Amino acid sequence: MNNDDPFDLDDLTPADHGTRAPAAPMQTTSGAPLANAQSEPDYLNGLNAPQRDAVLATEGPVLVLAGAGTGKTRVLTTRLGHLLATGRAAPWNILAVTFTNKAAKEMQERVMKVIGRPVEGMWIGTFHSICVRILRRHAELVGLSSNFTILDTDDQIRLLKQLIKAENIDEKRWPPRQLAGIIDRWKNKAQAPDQIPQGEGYAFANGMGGELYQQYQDRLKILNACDFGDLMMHVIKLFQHNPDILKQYHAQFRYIMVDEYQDTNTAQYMWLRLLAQGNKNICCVGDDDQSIYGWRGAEVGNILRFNKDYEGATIIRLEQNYRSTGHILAAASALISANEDRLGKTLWTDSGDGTPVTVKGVWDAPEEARDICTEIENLQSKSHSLEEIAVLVRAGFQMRELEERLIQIGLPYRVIGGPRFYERAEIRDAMSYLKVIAQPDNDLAFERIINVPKRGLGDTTVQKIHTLARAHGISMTRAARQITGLTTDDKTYKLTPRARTTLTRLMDDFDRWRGLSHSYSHTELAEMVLDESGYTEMWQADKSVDAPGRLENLKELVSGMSEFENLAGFLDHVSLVMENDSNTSDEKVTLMTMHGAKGLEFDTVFLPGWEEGVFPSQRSLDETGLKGLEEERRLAYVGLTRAKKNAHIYFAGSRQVFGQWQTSMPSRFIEELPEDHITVQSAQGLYGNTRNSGSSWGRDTSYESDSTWSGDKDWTAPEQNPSKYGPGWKRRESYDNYRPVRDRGIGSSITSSPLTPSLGRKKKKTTAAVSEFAVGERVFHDKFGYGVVEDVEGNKLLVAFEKAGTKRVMDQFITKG
DNA sequence: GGGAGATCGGTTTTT
DNA sequence: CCGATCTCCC
Repeated sequence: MNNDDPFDLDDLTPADHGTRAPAAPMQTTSGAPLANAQSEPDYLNGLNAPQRDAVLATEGPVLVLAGAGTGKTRVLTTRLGHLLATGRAAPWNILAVTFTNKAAKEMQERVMKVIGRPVEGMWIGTFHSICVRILRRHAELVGLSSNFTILDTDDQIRLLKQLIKAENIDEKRWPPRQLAGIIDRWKNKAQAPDQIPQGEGYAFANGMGGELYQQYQDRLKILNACDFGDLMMHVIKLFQHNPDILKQYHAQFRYIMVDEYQDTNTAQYMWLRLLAQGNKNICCVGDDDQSIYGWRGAEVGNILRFNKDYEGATIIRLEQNYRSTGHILAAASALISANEDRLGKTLWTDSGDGTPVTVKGVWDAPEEARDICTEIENLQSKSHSLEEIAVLVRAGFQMRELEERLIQIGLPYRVIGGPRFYERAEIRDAMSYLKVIAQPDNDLAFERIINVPKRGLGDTTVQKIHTLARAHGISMTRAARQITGLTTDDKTYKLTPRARTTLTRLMDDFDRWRGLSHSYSHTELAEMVLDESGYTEMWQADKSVDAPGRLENLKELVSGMSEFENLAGFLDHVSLVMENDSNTSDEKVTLMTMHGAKGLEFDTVFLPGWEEGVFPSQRSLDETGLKGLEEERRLAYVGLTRAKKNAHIYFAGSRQVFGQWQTSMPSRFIEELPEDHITVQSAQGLYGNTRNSGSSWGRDTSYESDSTWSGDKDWTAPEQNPSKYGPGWKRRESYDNYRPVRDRGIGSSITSSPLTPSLGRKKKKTTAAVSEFAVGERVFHDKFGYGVVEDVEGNKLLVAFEKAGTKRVMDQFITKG
């Protein structure tokens, strides 16, 4: 921690603030003897001693250090159930905070299971959703009105862009995106514009950073809007300035529980401190070894410091792991022990050693992908469920190679991550229409759709409306209404007759829709609006490949709305819940980042790309040095501990980065794995095999120097792996009807065609007889016109179009020409 | 206002 | 090398 005391909670922070006394000894409660088994409630059955302690330690501050796979969620939910079942708390006396909506939902559901009946009234939610709930009640006290809107990142950036432009600052040199990042960082630390340090971000646009931040906040106030950071900050401010209100919440929230405490940022920490001052019944659950979000403001320090912040805290360690086998656990434990900044836990299991972690060196990324896929096919042939297999990468760019191979051999897979439902352009457009109806002064929403679909209201018109709005201090919708009625000849405001008619009609439409919103349900209204505004039509007319998918998404949006009582409720939900429940449950391999995998588990996990620069990521090292390295190592730990039975680590000798071949060294994390728990399989002639005669592989520190790795002479050509096109190939025919789906949640209707495999290696211009298209064949594409097939790769074709040039296209959009 | 070439940048992600 | 975004020109 660089900041010794960033948490000036002013006079509301009583005794515990400034307690810099030596840390209270970390006490690990031992399994306290309990009342006889008969009188014991069912929900305690099957808990191990520390788990039980954590459930029963209801009073005072408690930190539950829950290692990976130690039953954290079970403890959390059982504890909640226990509080309710024993009458210690009514549902509304409980505040349970999570980071994601998914976690909140799961918690809610599992508490019901614990106590066997539905529970209503608990305050279970994300930090942000709980803030919204509180803020809606007291909005006036922080200068908002209770129907404030919540901006997402896009809105935020558009607003900042306007401000930067208005200041005549070069957008190129000082991108709005960067400023958004800086402001977020300030907000993560709960620093208002008048509290920001002079250094770092302040320097944005030569010292304009602070000024722009202030302007941004001013604009938000006028817009009656908050960004995500504000939600936390406003509540903190509310509590700090209104002790009476804080007291009400103290009285209400008799028990506070926090999930993933290691991920809290400074603002969230302060927020919790304020709320926990009341009765000190705060129970934080987390794992310092799984803190992987430092880059977005999380402070591992919060969890490391818990017993200093909350005097007399009980610390309970959950160390019995129920997920992974012994070898995997030992490997992960050894790895993480290389970190300095940790409280320290020793995970153990009684489920046997299992199979050692494998570490495999391959020549390059394509081989890595081939090998992984071959292994997956082998597993599949032994009836290992694909649902229980995951490939976890450090960064998105590693996915392409894997995806290509998966498509090529027809293994069904799903990518987790990618653009989410509510972030898609069409959804945001549709939402903007609804927002303008429900929140007439929502300028950002209005600006987004004023000319979508194109209706001839371009920049000039918008600019005029803008100017009028500014001049009169009114919102843009109001200004738009006014401007159409102006009879002036003033060039600043005078619209072309055409624009005037169109704008009048648009404003009339909005008035009409607003009127109808009383007599129609919000779903009906949405349908009507999308239809009558010409928005649906716009996509129907669009010939591009993803237009049908977008229309599909719009339908999905409308049907999703029906779950909500009214439009306002729905809009709130969407601002906070940028998630989507994908319900495709076909057997698929999961492909995602290690970050995305936190909290999940799979029988078999593949971990490609363990190379210096990739993992640990060079950038992380450059930017945050040792701290960054330790976070990367925690990420490695997270990755490994996702595996229940098998973990396979890979590194490649060279890899294409931005189109350039680069040689790479195995990750230092590989060296840190204990020999006794790993099996090394390195290709003949590849590093390690030749150097260390296979014995002390991974112990040789010499490959920390470049020369060893890149300068190697006896690299023979990679052995042609006969199984490369093996099992998948044999199975080919039965897969002909299979459609691989790149599954990115609701409405990702980007479904590729029946598989058209290519024979032989990539780039080789041979085509299997089974392929629908052959190299050299003349084809037609709806958008690009006529062309000639140059290469076939699975269902992707490389086509040289006569007009459009050479492009990669999915064969489903191609017809024989 | 829209399409086409140039230009730039390129971890990780939730709310 | 690929894609997203921007600029320029019609």
